[in-house]
Amino acid sequence: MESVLAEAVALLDEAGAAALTFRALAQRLGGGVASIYWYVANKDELLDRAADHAMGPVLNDVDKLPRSDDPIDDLRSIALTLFDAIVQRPWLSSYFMRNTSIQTHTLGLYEKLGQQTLRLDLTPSQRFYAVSAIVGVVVGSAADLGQEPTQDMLDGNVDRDAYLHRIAQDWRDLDPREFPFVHEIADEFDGHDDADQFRAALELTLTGLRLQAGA
Amino acid sequence: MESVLAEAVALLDEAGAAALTFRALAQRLGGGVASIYWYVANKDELLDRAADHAMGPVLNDVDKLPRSDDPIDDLRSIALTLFDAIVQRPWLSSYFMRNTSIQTHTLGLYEKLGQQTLRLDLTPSQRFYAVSAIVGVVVGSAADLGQEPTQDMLDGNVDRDAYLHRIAQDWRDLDPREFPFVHEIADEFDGHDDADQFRAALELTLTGLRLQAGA
DNA sequence: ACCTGAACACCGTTCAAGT
DNA sequence: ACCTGAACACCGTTCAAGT
Repeated sequence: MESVLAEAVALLDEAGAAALTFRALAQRLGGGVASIYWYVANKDELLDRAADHAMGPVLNDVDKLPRSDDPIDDLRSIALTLFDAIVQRPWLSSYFMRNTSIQTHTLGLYEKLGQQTLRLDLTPSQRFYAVSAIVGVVVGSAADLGQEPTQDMLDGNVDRDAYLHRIAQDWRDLDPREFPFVHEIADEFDGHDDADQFRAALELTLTGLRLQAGA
Repeated sequence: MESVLAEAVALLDEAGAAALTFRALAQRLGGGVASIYWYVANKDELLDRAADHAMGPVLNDVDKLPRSDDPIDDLRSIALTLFDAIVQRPWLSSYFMRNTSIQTHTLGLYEKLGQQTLRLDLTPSQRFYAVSAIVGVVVGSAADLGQEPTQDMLDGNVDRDAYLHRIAQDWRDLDPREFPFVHEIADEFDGHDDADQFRAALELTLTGLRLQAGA
């Protein structure tokens, strides 16, 4: 079981989500395709478990994070750690932190986030929404990362800067009276840093939360 | 082309993302499988275009939204309209508002959101991040919706309440000293409304934005 | 309890050929 | 410009049979 998940993660790291097939995995394990079905009911569960396997070290990193006396600061640190995990493993984006019945590390991460909200003056309902919101920011940014041409970039066909530049140029070519906003932010989009974008979104949510908690 | 997308959307509406195959689509169009490749380069593009096709009416709905004198209120209205679109078409979640080169309606929706930020006292960079953050909240919530057992629910195997209840019960069975947060919010999770969860997350972001704009 | 080979019922994509 | 049939190279999943 352990080695099945380890090889699955290795395969995903090396060549992305499309590379994880039962046949490729079986070959790496030196066995038959059907063997994998003894450990896992179907491909969805395989991906859920592989994603959670990759989250083990992340939960560890979060545990080692220094705890400050501002719970909002701690929420920020945890969220940034989660974001880093996705940057390093883009294939996580689709199976990231869903299905807490199977993903035990994910449940642990919810708990870590939630414990910070316990230090804030909020109702249980507000705490539930707060953690959902923060995870939502991470997942939303992950989806944004996944939308960039990661595969083409791995293949060396396109580099990210050229890709962003091409889109920004399309935007600049639009009628500025019909698209005043897109026009205004074309320069911002061109060469933007995903991490900055994530941090900005996270900051808005954390500010809202701080205000709600009166902290 | 128009009818290809219309039938693709119909197929997606009737039976979900897994049902959209080139063979099923060709059969509905009364033609051969390969014909579709004249309109579309591959399946990814088909899904991108189908999603954008479904976004046409949404852009229209947004256009008809009454404009208030508070841009934050208008951002909220637009975001809620986007959320509604995903609730009605869960298959949108994976291809929702990505790839503005192909999805022209998506670009229009970015523009609508962005125009509201033009009414706020923000830098271009802040405006870019603000719209990303709002779209992120919608996409993050969409991912959350998609994680629930939609297919099983369509098949009538599981109903949502029973599903949530089962998870909440798992949470209540955990050691409350190791999982104080998960324990605290089990009741909130049980039977929670996705729309409430979305609105709460959106509100945190909008509050943060209002503060940033000094409005 | 764990693994296998071989088959089944699908996929997306291509291509030479048609009108 | 638009469409086709037929093939290619894959998939996930099942199952009877093995140890």
